[in-house]
This record gives sequence, C-alpha cells and structure tokens, in this order.
Amino acid sequence: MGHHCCSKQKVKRGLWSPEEDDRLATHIINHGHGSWSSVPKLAGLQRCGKSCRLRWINYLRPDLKRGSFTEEEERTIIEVHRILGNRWAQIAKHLPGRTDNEVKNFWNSCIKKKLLAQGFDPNTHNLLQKKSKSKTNASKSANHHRFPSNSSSLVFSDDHDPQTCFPKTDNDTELQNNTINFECNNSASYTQLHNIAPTSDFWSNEFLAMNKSDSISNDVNLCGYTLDENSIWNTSTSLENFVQPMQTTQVIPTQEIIGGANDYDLDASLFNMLSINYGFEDYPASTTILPAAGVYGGEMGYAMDQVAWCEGNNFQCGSFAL
DNA sequence: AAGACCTGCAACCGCTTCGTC
DNA sequence: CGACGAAGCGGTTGCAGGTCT
Repeated sequence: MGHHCCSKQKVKRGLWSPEEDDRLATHIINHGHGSWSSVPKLAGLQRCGKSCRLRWINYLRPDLKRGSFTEEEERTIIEVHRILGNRWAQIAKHLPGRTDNEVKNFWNSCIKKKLLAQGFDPNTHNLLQKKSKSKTNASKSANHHRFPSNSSSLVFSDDHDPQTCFPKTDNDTELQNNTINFECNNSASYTQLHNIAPTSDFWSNEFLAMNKSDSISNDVNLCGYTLDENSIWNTSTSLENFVQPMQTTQVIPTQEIIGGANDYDLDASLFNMLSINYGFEDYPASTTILPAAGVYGGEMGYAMDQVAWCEGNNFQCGSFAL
C-alpha cells in the first residue's frame, strides 16, 4: 500500500540506490525542494514525495552529522527526554546535525536499555518499582522510596490515601515562611502537618540550568526530579535562596497537561499532593523560583501543578504532572 | 557450517497539524 | 468555518549484517 500522496502512481519503495540519492540531492541543491509532492517528477524519480522528503531529511542533507552519538549528545537526549518525553523532533533540535529518526532509533536501541539496566523507567525516568500483588497495595506502598528515611513528617501509612491530603492553609502567612503545610484529614491519626520545601539545590542546579539552556517548552515534566528526593524535598523550613513572595501575586494560569491519565497512579497523586502552585510577580534580575502567596486556591483536584521561574525580567511558567 | 536469533537503522504508515482556499 | 492537500511527526516494520548455538 502506497502513501496517500502517491497511491495513483507507480512508485518504488525500499532502500534508495546511489543513483536515486544522486538525483534527489542534485535536484534539491540546484532547485530546492519546493513542494515535496512535485519533487519526484522534477527529479526524475519513481518515488513519492513523502519518501523523497524523508530521504533528504534523514540522509542526504549536507548538514547532517555522521557517526556515533557522543556521550555529551547522549546526556542531552536523556535530559531533554526527561522533560519532553518522546517528542523526537523537539529533542533533535537540541542536537545539531542529528535527525529525529536518528535520535529515536538511538533511544530505542541504546539509551532505553541503559536506563533499564540502571533501574530507571525510561518513560518516566523514575526508579523502577517492584510490582505488588494488588494494584492498590502496590501503588500505596511503592511511594515510600520517594522520601528519605529521615523525613519523618512525610511518611504515610498504607491505609492512608494521599489524594485526600490537601494544603492546610490558603493564606499567605505560612508561605511567607517558605513552608508548605499539608494536612491529611482522612484519618484522625494522620492529622499532622508536613512541612516540605524544594531545596535550593534542586532549583538552581537542575531545573534552572535546563531552562537556561535553550528554548525548552514551557510544559515541564518534573517527574524525573522526584528520583532523588533528598535533592528535591527536605523538611527544612528555611530556604535561604528563595525569594520572598510579594504581597500581590500574579498566579500563572494552568497550562497544558503533560502525560496521560493512563499513567495516573499513586505516584502521581502523591506527587500532586506535594506539588505547589507558584505565582509570580515581576522580580528584577532574579533567577530564583518564587513561591507565591495565595497560590493554593482550593484547586487540589487538579492532577497537575504549576511551577514558574524567572530569568532576568522574563518569567516562565510550566506545568507538570505525571 | 548453517540456521536461529539479535541488533541497529532506514524506511514506511497513519495520524495530526498547518496553511490555503 | 469547513474542506482539502501538504508537511510534520512518532510508532512500527522490514531488512541486512552480526552473533550465538
């Protein structure tokens, strides 16, 4: 079965011969590709336009880099994939001379296996978890590893449903102390406050560094950052590197949800519970994440949260979900 | 040596997005 | 605003070459 664009034509398929490559390259170098559907005819090829386009983009383009991926490229792919997922074309834009097809193949044949061998889920970049007997129990118990043993205020019992947790406060007072308090109200025995805060190292070293690098999408999937809970959340109530929010705060509206509902599990709900909605106000010359005042807004039903940061006077915002 | 199996990669397929009318 | 064609994109397939048994 041929493509839609060439179903009426008699087209050759399969591997390209050197002669075909030469015809196509010569034509495009001399005349440009214009409309791809007209390229086969103009170049004298028994191929469909779609096939010509692919051959040019993936193989004949003069600016393509040949050879194996470098370690630097590999790191870039992993980092960008952690944020963007399987958006190969977007990932390839961060690797000059590489094509989306090449990146995709490299991911599937090499990086994926490496991550699995290291115990990471290549889809989520989280640590792989052992499957338990029942889905419910599995999801409930699986989350303990996220938090360090010394984070006593963040330990939940198996009979506790994190989805019923909600921020204790919606006023500014506690936020201005750089603390985020959650209360679990489904059981009297779990009515305790949890003071958590992202560590400054996380934001400054990981998240901000990424967003300084290039034009990464505003849609930020932070699930990967939950891998090293010690570097993300701590129980400290002081965040010396955080800038105090202003009294009047612009809350960034919710943006596109990343990830599908299919992936939703207790990991997600737990992470959602611990997530923070940040709002921002113009804060000159700061590259620091700003926790906003009055950000809770009673919207914990959302399966996602927002985060934002500023670089100079440019404010960025993103959403994350699992 | 030969067949089975594995791996990497080029190419295809079908869906989505974009642009034009 | 909807229809249509072109382009873009990601998942999948098929094949050649390598490795294993």
